[in-house]
Amino acid sequence: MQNRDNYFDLVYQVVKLIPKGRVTSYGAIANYLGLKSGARMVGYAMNASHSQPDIPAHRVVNRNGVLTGKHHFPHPEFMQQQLESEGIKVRNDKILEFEKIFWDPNNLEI
DNA sequence: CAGGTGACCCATG
DNA sequence: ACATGGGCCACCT
Repeated sequence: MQNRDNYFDLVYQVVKLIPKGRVTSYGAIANYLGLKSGARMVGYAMNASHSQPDIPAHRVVNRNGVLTGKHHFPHPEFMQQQLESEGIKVRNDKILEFEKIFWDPNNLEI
């Protein structure tokens, strides 16, 4: 299942599994899926997520907890607004308590 | 066909 | 602690 067409869906499935009020990173998804392509392809897949509904892309941030992809949303503030709507605090385009609300797909203890 | 780009990450100076 | 460079690979021009 190394079809690129499939890995897009795989990323979508993982992103859909992100619990509300939690966030994850591109690298974590790449690691969970075993994508040697690295985290970059995960971000690339997210870029195509506009075609798929129910993709909480706002719950996916980089390893720094920074909203790197906020510019790709309908509005730059949309991503932060969605995060705050779920109880996630964002300050200066960075998620507060990032380690606390971080959700690792490979370590589902919740 | 070749070069450039990218919602990233890691190692090194 | 900050700055820089390299690596990774799919997609676009």
